[in-house]
Amino acid sequence: MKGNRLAQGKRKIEILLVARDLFAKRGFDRTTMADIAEGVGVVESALYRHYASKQNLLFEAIRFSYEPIIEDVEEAARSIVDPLARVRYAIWRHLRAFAEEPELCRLVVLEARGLPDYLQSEIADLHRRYQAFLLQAVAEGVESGVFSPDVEPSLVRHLVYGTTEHVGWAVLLRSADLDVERLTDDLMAIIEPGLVRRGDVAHRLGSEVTRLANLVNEVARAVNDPAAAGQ
Amino acid sequence: MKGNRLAQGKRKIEILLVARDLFAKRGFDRTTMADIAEGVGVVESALYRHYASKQNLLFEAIRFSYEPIIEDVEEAARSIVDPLARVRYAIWRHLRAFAEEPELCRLVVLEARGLPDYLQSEIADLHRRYQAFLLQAVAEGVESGVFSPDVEPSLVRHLVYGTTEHVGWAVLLRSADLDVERLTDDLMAIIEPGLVRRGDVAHRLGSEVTRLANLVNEVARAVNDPAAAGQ
Amino acid sequence: MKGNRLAQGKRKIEILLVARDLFAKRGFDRTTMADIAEGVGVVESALYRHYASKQNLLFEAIRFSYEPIIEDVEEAARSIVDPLARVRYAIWRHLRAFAEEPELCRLVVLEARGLPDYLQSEIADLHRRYQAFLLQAVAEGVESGVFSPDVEPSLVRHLVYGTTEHVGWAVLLRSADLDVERLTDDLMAIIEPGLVRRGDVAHRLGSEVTRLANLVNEVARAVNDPAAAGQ
Amino acid sequence: MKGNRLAQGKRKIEILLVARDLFAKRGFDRTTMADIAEGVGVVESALYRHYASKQNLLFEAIRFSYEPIIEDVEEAARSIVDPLARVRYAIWRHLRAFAEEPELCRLVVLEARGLPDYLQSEIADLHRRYQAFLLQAVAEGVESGVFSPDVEPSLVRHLVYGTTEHVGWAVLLRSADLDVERLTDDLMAIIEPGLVRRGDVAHRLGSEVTRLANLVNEVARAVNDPAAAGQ
DNA sequence: AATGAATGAGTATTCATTCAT
DNA sequence: AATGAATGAATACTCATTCAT
Repeated sequence: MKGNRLAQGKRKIEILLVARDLFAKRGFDRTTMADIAEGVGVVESALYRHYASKQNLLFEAIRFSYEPIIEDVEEAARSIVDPLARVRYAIWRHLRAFAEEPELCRLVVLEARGLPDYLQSEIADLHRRYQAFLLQAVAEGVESGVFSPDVEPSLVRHLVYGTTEHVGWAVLLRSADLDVERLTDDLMAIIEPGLVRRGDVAHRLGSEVTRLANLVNEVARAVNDPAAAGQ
Repeated sequence: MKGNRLAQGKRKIEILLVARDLFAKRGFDRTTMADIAEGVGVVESALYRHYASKQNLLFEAIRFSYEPIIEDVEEAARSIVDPLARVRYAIWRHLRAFAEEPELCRLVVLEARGLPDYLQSEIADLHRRYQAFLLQAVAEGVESGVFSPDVEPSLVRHLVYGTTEHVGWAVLLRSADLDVERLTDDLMAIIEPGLVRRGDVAHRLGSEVTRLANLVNEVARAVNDPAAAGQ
Repeated sequence: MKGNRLAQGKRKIEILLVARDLFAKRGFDRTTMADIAEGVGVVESALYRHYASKQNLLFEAIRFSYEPIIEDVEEAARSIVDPLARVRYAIWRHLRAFAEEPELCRLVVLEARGLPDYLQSEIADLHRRYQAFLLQAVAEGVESGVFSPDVEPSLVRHLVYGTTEHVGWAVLLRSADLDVERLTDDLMAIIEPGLVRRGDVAHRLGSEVTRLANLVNEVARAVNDPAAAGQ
Repeated sequence: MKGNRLAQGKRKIEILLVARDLFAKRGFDRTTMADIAEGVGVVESALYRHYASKQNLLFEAIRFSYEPIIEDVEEAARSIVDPLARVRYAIWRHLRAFAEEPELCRLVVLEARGLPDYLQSEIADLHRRYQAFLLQAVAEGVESGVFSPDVEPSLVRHLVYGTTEHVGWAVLLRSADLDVERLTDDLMAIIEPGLVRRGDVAHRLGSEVTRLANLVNEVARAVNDPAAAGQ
């Protein structure tokens, strides 16, 4: 009699946590139901009382960890308005996820995506919800004229998540630490100039310069030739 | 007598191609030696005459497709000198690889990296050789003053390969087509301003503004206080 | 549904018995897990619920049959004191084992000993425990002066077990019967004179002869030379 | 082109030697045709040009090494006449075989005997020829009155070969050295008194006693009846 | 006499899942 | 809610042997 009877729901979550850690550490295929059962302290068949199958367990384990993060992001979507700040948040949040929950990331990035019916799965839905924030941020940035009209939201999505995951993955493999703040700054420094409307940085400066130049010329003329001034 | 006896070396390559396609389509774990043998038209044990193990077959399959690409890239490294053109080439080449050999990419990106001893494997070596080109291009760009001194080569590497793989992967999953030229242009448009020395675009404008502003102040003072003017 | 669900522990022993018989009849290498499973009436994988591996099954099968015999012998060690009777018991017990459990003997003698790590295995330990009885019997016999001081316990061990196994083996191969009592007597008849102290048989006669010879000489002298007699 | 074409018959023997060593070292089942082929320096299929099957190769390998020894023994049978000396020779020769060719012994004792059709095989024939010498020696010893009439030749055979093999086996397992001369002496010391006619030890003493007793009687009579004395 | 490709029947072991208790 | 016995389909890998060249 290894595993005690647990209050309803508690055992279910316990299984989830163990499964998530093992899937993350060893991968889905290389984790057995026996491993999970042993980790929980029950026999294999007990798992099936709570989850219909190994796949189902994977889905639930991912959702369990993924949903809080998504809610995080969706809240941020409401409180941050500046498009550039939103992009920055997306990068920062994703890097932090890798830094804080590397297992979950490995799970989603490597395991879930390899599954045959990934695109139709709930996991893909969660993924879409999670990334929708950035897509919308870019779209709005373009619309409001802050971002260049040439910027394609989906490309920015690939850029942001592709880059952060590539970084995160490298860090995970080497089990090194991830300097979230610094990486966010560095990445923003590279892409910001390419995102914002040329006007917003150079153009605004440019037209201001023109205006000033004209003004200066005018003034200068007035000073030199008082008779002509004001006419 | 399913498979005819083949000339020396030919069967070996045939197995490689079948294995690569299956590994890519279904993943390493979900591909069995029986699948491969059936694909080739021989019995399982025949595979072992040519490859010592399933892992070995995976390694050889990857190398077989990867090495020509690497040689491609290494040749480009010699013929392209402009740092920006090199970055563009890295993006373009990687996207083309995804467009032309999606199986190989799935293999390397998803399967090989998940293997327990990936970092020590020859595949990781190939990977490093392949990416060395971009790392060096950025480093040289920074050194020669074309790129901003703040640009971190390894971050650019993550950016370029992370983004292109993220794009490629999405395209692969949807089995859609990949517009290599357009994506290359778009991505370059976003990152180029962030890579090249700030001075080249905004700094020049900035100093012009300062000059003008000083001029205006001077003029303004002269107008309001003619006595002080010229002093 | 080939095999009924059995009460706890019963199936485990059932497997043991089937495995032992098959290992004994066909040898370890020539017995497959499939054979054993079929003999039990379950599928192969069911065996692994009870035994970790084929080797483990062999070890347990041997121990299961061997241990009772060893306890038998160890009890005898306490109840028999005469060294010669102990040697006789060792022969008799070993021959009886061959007569009653030929499979076990084939197993231990032929299969287990051929295993690569035999000397370090528990089976070798059981073997040592089993033979310790005879080694000690001879050593004590020598010490107490009943056996000749030249008798080497380990040689007697080789002699007793080597001979009985050779006999047993021949009988096994021909599936003939083994006349335990007669063989014990015959073997004892050959080795007993060589074991016991020469004195116990010949010496006593020898000294009697000397005494008589001296007496005769004395008498003869007295007869021939009456004057010297009585001095 | 690994293996050169060898003069007829030479390759055949080369294979035999390699096979014998491998069978002996690793056992029949644990030696593969590939192992043997590699040892010889040819491919597996080349072995079949010389030997019909793996079993056949085992038989030939054993015979090849066994026959010279048998001829040795058969020559000894002609030159040694004393029964006791013959028994001693059998022990000594068998121990020497173990000391000099442990591989062959392992082969014959452990591998060949486990084969399903051992009794009908040529190897069993060789075995019988080899042991015939001792059987006959004992039979003749009994017949000529040197050995006790109770001595069973086949039991002596079991005793001699069983004991020597048991010794040899233990030595082989521990890869220790075998003191052939000493072991021969020690074993002979134990069994000789049991083999030779009791008379040769006790009977001689017995007849001496009888002679003395007669003498005493004679003397006694002479004393009592002086007139009859000396007649 | 030898090669190298190919076969087919194994071979122990794994594992998700089911089911009676 | 949990156990433990049992299943069956797989799974990578082995190996003696055959055959065309």
